[in-house]
Amino acid sequence: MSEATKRKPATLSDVASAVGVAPMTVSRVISGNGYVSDEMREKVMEAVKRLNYRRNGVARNLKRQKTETVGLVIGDISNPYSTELANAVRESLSAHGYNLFICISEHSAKEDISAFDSLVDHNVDGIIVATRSNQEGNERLAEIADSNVAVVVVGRDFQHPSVDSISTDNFTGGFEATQHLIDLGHKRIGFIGAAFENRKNLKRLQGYLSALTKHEIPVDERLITGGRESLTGVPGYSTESIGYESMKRLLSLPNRPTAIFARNDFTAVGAMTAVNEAGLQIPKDLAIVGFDDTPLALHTMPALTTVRQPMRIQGQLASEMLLGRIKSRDVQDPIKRVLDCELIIRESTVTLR
Amino acid sequence: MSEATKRKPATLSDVASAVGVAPMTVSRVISGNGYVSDEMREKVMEAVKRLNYRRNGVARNLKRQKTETVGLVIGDISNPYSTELANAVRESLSAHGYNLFICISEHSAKEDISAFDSLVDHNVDGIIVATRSNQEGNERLAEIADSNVAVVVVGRDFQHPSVDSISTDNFTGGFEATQHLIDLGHKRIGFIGAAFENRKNLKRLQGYLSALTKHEIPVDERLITGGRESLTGVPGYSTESIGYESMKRLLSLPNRPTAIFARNDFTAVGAMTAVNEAGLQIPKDLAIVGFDDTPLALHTMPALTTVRQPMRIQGQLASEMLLGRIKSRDVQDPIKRVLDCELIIRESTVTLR
DNA sequence: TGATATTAAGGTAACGTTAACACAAAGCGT
DNA sequence: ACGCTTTGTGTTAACGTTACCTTAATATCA
Repeated sequence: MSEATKRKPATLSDVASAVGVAPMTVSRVISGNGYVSDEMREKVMEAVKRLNYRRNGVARNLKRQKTETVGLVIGDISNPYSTELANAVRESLSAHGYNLFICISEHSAKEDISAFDSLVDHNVDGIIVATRSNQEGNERLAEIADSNVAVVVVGRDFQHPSVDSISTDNFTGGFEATQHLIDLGHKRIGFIGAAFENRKNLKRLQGYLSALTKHEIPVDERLITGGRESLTGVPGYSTESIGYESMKRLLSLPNRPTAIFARNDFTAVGAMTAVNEAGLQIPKDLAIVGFDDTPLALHTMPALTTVRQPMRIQGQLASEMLLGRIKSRDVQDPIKRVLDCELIIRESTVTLR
Repeated sequence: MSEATKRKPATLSDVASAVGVAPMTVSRVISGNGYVSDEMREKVMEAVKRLNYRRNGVARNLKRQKTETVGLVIGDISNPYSTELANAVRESLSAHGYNLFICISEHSAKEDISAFDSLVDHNVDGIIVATRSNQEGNERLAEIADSNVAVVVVGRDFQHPSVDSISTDNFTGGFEATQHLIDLGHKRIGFIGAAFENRKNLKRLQGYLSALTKHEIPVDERLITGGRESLTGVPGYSTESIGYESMKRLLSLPNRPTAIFARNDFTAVGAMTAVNEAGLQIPKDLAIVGFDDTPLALHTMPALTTVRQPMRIQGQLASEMLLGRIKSRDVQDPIKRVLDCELIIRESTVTLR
């Protein structure tokens, strides 16, 4: 009972011949450009409804040489940090009549490239890239930026004469988080979420190292621990489990740390679980600082001290910069904006009151 | 110092005339269809590289009348539940050579429709919809399904002769969660995350109500509380803050509940915070069940009893059903798959060991 | 050796839309 | 009544690609 094939959708010309006018007239009714008499508009609209006509966006985009669509490439989609960015970008773009397509690239340079390509294939007018930087991805991105596509990167290292960049000062964020722990008197401070070898790619870890060095606290590599992503050279997404496992490792050291700076809030939460299981008190026996200020951070026990990034603002700025580049085809020097992070002190580092 | 305008990207014809051959030959090299001599292939590839040529996907899609791209519309992107679905869909599609574009529609029917339209405008071959059901959105979706676009819905009510549907049994999930609390001897069981008036749209709440009724526990509407989304009729996304506020409200009742079924894990975490602040012990003084089994649930204190949905499987099934519809243009009767949820018992309801 | 595949190209015509131009009729100020 | 703008419609030619058809040279087989 199911042999019928779906009919092909009606085209502009179908509507035109149904009404008995030129396709151009229908086009004018649909797009709202140019003069059409009210009478004609009504006749056309009637036929449009009757034939269930929908404009073919692909043909339209081909002709107009623009799509009014922007792509956003994010990794680590589970992180509310990415979500908030995506939402801010979407709101900002939609206020300007632009659509947003999101591509996820969670694991590799290959996925980055495939996301870029699929967006370029659809002739997006611009791309916002917020994945972690990597060699091959950057090469492909440079080619794209060289062509007609506007590119803005968020929180990602990338140098190109026509690519704007916006990021938060993760280095200082990491520095201040660590500084905060040092100020509280801690000397043995662990870092959870990435291996020491990844420090070149991770500003937060660099900030941590720099703070220690500044206060002449020797860096102990055994206190720096993360997942097994060191293989790729790209520090991957860091989860609760990694935090949990890493913390257990650190707690088993002969001379365990008295404080932890975790690479993000998820890692921090995992670490807290391990600390609790070990029967230790936070912050009395062990202080913890996270990063990102996810909604969750307010609801851990105790509430998590963390570093907040202004994601909403980053999203807005990124969209505006991108639209600026899309609208003016002139080559302009790249803009680099670095926003400040903010240390939010809660009860996982100090006992309030 | 920035007056130059970006040059237009090279086209197939540009490459063709650079090499001195017909465009068709270049097309064959690029697409890999048809016969091309090795010598010619090399010459063309050289020119392709030299001119930085990239195939124009829009033109290609127009000609081929397909895009090998699928759209996924999700709300509630912050929920790992959505993330896992998105990842499963992406992996499954990419194994078949299809691209995925994700649209977020977090708030309203209007955003649903705008997401659908922007996908249809780009001639995606199919759409997977995983937002909450709503009247206007459904109407637009029906039009789309009537036309040439394959549609599959996930966890969403929608009836259409050519739309497959896949969901988990949220009703039974809610029922079993509540049953579990009843089995533990609880009589006053609260529901957090939606208002009583929203029960028509929320299977989890229906399951809760049904379990109470079955065990002849009277439904007390004061124990059912959520955000302020009742205005729209569509239960919105439920956050930690809503859980926190709602729990505080319930705790202030003269005859407070001894157990809570929370609409999702986030809400449950918020509720836990309020319980802790009130100086009550979980599960001794108050038991809590969540929903979704987010990674977080393992790391709350105590670990959260919750209901797991097989998101990965849903994503795979959805992709496969969609590809099936895309590949066979025949109209076939709709498939409805309902998967089981699984109650994961942890320490927020029972003291283990 | 002739008949038939196979390989290697080129030519033409769309896919469905809209920009640009052309043309005619109506409004309108002086 | 004259030019000048506004309004309403049609015609043409792309946008960049590929499906389909044609041509021709070479390879393969009975």
